[in-house]
Amino acid sequence: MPLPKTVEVLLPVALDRTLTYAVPDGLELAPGDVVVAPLGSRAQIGVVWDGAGEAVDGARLKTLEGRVPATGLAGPMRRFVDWIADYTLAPRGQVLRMALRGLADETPPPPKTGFRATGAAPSRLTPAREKVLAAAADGVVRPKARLAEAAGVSASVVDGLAAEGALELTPLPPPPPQQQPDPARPGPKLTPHQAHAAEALRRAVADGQYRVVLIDGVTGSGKTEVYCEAVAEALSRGRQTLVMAPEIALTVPFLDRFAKRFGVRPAVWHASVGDMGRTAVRRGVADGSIRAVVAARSGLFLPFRELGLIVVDEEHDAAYKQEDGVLYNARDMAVLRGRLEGAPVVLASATPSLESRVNAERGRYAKLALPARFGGRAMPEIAAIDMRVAGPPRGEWLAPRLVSAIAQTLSAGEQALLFLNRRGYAPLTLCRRCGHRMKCPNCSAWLVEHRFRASLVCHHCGHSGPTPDACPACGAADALVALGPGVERIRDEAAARFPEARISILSSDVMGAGERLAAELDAIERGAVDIVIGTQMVTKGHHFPKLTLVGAVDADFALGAADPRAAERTFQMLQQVTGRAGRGDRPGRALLQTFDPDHPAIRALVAGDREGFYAVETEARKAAMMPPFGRLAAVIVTAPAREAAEAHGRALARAAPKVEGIRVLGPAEAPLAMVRGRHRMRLLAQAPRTFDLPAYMRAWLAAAPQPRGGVRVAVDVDPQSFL
DNA sequence: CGCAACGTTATC
DNA sequence: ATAACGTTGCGA
Repeated sequence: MPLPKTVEVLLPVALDRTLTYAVPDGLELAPGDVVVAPLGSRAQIGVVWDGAGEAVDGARLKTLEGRVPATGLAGPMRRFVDWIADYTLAPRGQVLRMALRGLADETPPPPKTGFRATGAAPSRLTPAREKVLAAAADGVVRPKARLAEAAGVSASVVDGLAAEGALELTPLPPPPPQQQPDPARPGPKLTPHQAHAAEALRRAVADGQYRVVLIDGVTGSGKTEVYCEAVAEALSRGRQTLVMAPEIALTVPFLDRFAKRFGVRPAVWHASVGDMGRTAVRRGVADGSIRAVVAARSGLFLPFRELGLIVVDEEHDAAYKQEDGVLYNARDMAVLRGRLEGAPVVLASATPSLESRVNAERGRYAKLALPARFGGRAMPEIAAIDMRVAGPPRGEWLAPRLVSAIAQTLSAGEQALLFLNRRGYAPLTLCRRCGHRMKCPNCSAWLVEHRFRASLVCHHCGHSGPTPDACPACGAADALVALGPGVERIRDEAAARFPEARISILSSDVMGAGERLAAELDAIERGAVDIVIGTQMVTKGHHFPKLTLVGAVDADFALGAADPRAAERTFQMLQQVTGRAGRGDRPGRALLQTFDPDHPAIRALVAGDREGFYAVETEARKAAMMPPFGRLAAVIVTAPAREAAEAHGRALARAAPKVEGIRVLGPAEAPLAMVRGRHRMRLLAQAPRTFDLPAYMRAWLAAAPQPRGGVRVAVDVDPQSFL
């Protein structure tokens, strides 16, 4: 008996290895094909992979159930999955799962048919039949339901006429092809600097080679217009384009800018696109009927058939980091995808990440700097308010100097923006009697009071419940006090100070996402709002023409976090938000409320010394062996008990202050790279790459009390060193 | 003693 | 991922 033919199959489950299956007689399979494989007691979809598997004994070998008619993973996509899994220490199957999202059977649907009048008269003519024939008299082919509806009768009347030959079934004309983006439409008039940059990008796209270009363009320099020229070049050469943006920036105005340039909106791919949309986009991208996609990070895994350009807008944005499941930075993986597909990659930002700047300096990336548009507004004048000496009275959050600046702004008929990256009313609720702190039952994070919704909300896991009247611990009534400010509280304070002012909150939870937000933004743009109070939302998009004052209520918001990129994030976010102040004719001003006015990030903002900040930060990064200079790994603790895990996280944060992104995961979330018991170090050594774990981290691993669930290790290494 | 709850292990 | 399997703890 001949040995059965076998293939290696990667399954979208938390498994790193491929499994070997027998191929049923008569089935031809190639790597990348989608198949149905028996797994345990169920059937599981999978992808034929390349490479050899470990030998299996014949008794265990199972036979595939068949092939799925769907676009699988071409060679570069399979290498992409392998590389990401290797790099992020995730099981390959878990990465594959991301690449199969939106996958559906692509068997072409049977052609649609409709009814047309034949001219033959039915044997009996009832009033209902007359109506149908009248409706069909124009000769248009209509589906049964549509024809019945047009005649105002039920579908069975149509059936009766068809049975007697008065109507016949004919194929419907194919739906008109969807309108494609048109690169030939005239673009906007570019300044000489923009035109020069656009030309460089067009050449890169025309070459059709992998390369990375960093566009460093301050707000208002027109970097979107510039990279749109690269998109136009790719489209006109018959290549597909992928533009990536942080989820929060994928707004209607963003899509409309694209539509204005190319005539139609691009296909979109992000978290709130439903299953149907997903399926349509994946299929369209694979068969080539979709030419341009605008996507959040997961759009990286779409099976483009002829990708010619990837743009990563706002490349510095921390939202590109996926922090659950497979831990990856979409900006870095976009560069990898471009390399594997042989496509140029454009990274664009007004405040480029330190990693990208260094990669440009080292010559790995080309760099295009866009100066501010001629005649555009100058950078705002920024000053710090030292809250230790010039802060507000107890129980208030706006310093006198900021209050008087707001008053001045309002009396000039201009707008003020108060930026505070904290949703809700107050981040902590405390019992004055017994000291009890309101904590989330699931994750032990503090519950944030949302007075607008009259509830306490956990910003970690989404848990929410009504705000209690009495302390749940000691029962004292009226003893609960709200500590610290959120945007709602700032609104109350501003309303008390400026009762005449029209105030608007821009925060994801107050607004939702759709109509209300659009209406509110419109009101702000028209000048129907005097004071805008906003979270991170206000850093992106939307031009507020009357805005001349920005106040950062808590400029230090990220500086205390155990995040090694805290200073950089603070600097970038404050630079973006303060950059919004100013009208066409003159610069605006910005006030930063801070308890740490000597912090390098704050000082650099006040001095307007961006390069100086990056120089200091670069040295700090080098000293800490951080990417792109070192090989720092991030460590994530898991333990069955949330409390225990939190405690381990805190212990680790103390022991290893440079560790990034400590997150506590449930045991189910940490399958493969979980390091257990006494095998910790051995498993570390088995990891796909050798880690230079910093000494403090090794010490922590050796000395820490044993987390019950184990320790999961993720990388934070500049991937460029492996490309 | 039986079985539910929970953690562990294997999946070709 | 998820089903099957083993252990443990508690009520009958």
